[in-house]
Amino acid sequence: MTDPAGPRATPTPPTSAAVARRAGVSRATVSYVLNGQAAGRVGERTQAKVRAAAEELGYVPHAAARSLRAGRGSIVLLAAPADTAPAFGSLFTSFLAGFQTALHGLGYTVVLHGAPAAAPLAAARAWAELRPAAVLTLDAPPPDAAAVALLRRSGTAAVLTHGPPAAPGAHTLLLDQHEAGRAAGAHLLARGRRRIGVIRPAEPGLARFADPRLAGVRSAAAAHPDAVVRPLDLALTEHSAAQLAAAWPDLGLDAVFAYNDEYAMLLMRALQDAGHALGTAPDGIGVVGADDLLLGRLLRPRLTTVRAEIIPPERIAALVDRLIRTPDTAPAAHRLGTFAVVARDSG
Amino acid sequence: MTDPAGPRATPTPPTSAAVARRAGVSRATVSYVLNGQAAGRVGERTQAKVRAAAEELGYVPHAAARSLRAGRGSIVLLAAPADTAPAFGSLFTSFLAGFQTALHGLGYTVVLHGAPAAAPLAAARAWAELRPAAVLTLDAPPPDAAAVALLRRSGTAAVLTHGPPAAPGAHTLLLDQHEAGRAAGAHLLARGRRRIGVIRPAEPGLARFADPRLAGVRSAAAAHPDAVVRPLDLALTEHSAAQLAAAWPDLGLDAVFAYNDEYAMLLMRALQDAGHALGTAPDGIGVVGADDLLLGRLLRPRLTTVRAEIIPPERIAALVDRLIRTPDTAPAAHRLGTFAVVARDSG
DNA sequence: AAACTTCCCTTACACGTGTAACCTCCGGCC
DNA sequence: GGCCGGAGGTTACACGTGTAAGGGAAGTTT
Repeated sequence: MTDPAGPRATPTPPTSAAVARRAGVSRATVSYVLNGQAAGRVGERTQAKVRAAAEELGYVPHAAARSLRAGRGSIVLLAAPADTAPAFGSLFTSFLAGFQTALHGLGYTVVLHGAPAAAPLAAARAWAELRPAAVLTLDAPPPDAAAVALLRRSGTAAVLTHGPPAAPGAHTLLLDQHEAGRAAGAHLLARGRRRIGVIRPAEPGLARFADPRLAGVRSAAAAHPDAVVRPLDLALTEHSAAQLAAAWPDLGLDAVFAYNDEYAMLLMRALQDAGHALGTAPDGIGVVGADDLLLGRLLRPRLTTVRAEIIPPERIAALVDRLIRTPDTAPAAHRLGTFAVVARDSG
Repeated sequence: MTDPAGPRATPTPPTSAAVARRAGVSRATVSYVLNGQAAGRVGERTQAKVRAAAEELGYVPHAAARSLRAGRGSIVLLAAPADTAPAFGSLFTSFLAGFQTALHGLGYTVVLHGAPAAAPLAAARAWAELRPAAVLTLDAPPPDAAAVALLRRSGTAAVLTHGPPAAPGAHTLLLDQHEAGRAAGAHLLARGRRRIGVIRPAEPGLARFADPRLAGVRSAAAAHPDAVVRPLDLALTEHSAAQLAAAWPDLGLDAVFAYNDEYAMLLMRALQDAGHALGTAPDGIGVVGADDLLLGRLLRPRLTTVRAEIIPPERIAALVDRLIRTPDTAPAAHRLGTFAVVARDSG
């Protein structure tokens, strides 16, 4: 095939064969040169010719063909269904950005796969098509044993789930929500509060975080025989908050752990509007949030909050990389971080 | 290390050849059956045997091999550098989730590629390796003409950038920030404000949104000869806000467009702490935010805000799909949405 | 009975890449 | 002169898949 004189766009992307033709060498030589394996095999002049030809043609290797040949894929699949991402909130966004960048630095490609929650096995099959080196799922429900087995059999080196260990064969990334509740509860109890409400968000998908937090508050309260812990339902709307505030006097509570700072802010506003005092004021209701958002510092009283000290995304990326390189590592739980109370004025 | 009870990685994942052997047929037959092309070619009994064998082996097709053979890839690459995602905030997260789900429904795979901002051409090369059907970049600076040409030549059917049209050959997704500023400015002017400050966030990456918004306020002010528009620098910290509030009396302003609701809340708190009145109070400073977050409704005075009415992610996904199917569509700008003022009490 | 059709399945090639193994000069050494 | 060895390449195969083309046997038409 001789090309006409005009510099028209090539209909098919340039391949390494095209580069080879143009440089007047074999395709193998092109491969060696462009992958840095040319030392002692290919002369300087030839290398220069190859590089020039590749540059002129705008050659870019074909990742699929490459990883097909190599046998090992280099993609890390992050499975987070559409309704999970908002639940994680801004923490998720910043984590995602850092994690993605770190993995990219290690040579991996991050693929988002927010399938609408399907049967675990069907989801696993869809993931396995990409032959990912690792699958990291923030999904609920987590993949079951059959799903993990399918992934492992199809070559996935590491399967990581989030939350309490679920499927055998899968590693676990653990951010112990129980501890968040325990820390908040202990803090309120230490300040003399004894009748504690715990917000359970109405939003779907948050229950698996909220329930262990509630249990954590209960376990903190176990040390105080006169302590009472009571779950409270709340949706992230003004209406829902107003309802809860209106019912407040009947609840007989003196403090509340508000799940996170946004719910806390919503609730504080509603309680204030209903005429209740907050924080250290006389008869003030104690409020503890979570996540340590900037807005919490702007509220009055300033919001006491439980902050997650998450290990940096680079370290999680390094962990994933390690698990990929040693595929037979026995499954274990890895702590993602710890919780600490940031004491301010609201509780 | 004890051997885990869970399944171990099989040395070689099952291929269609393995299925063929097990079913006692040729590999081609397997392919036809599993891809639904078996009507009239393969007998019912044979089909059943093939499906059973595939099921027993846990066979999953190899996406890379498939798309290599098919020639056309099915991935949509979303290029958003790490420092961009937080700038978009929660809007980005929810958009991302919806967009990803919609594209998945159309048969595409979304790959996140948050490369650290490199030279446009180098970034384009990295993207091209994946042979994406489409590249959608939220990056700054956007890919230049050479980068777009490289992508097109390597088979990318559609390149979409975000912001004002930049590179020839690329389609444009436009959310006219100028209009946001114009809407906010017009609103404040209609309420009698004449000396308007406009927050310019100190956070990197936001300038390309903030600058057109400032220009938009200016263009709204052009209709009022006595109007003054003044840019104000502000970082998202309490300290920065306190500084600005302290300097406020010297600025001689009666209103401020605060870039978004978070900056607005920060600034309102600082101004209140410095003893300034807000909103409709006597000598109250007018404040307009943007994004219409829940928190704005909880502030006192309630925050007036500029809301982006973004078209649903499904429609953007459909657009991308259409552009992929008709690769020679002339580049055009597509509006992502419009802005409207939600008038409350702060301005 | 020969030719044609239909059904069902197989053989053979292509996609783009990496790399082990081989091949060819060419100069040096016994 | 024959053997060795290294520098500088090339040939050949493998990865897993989709599909066009072929092919044989049984039934149907001429």
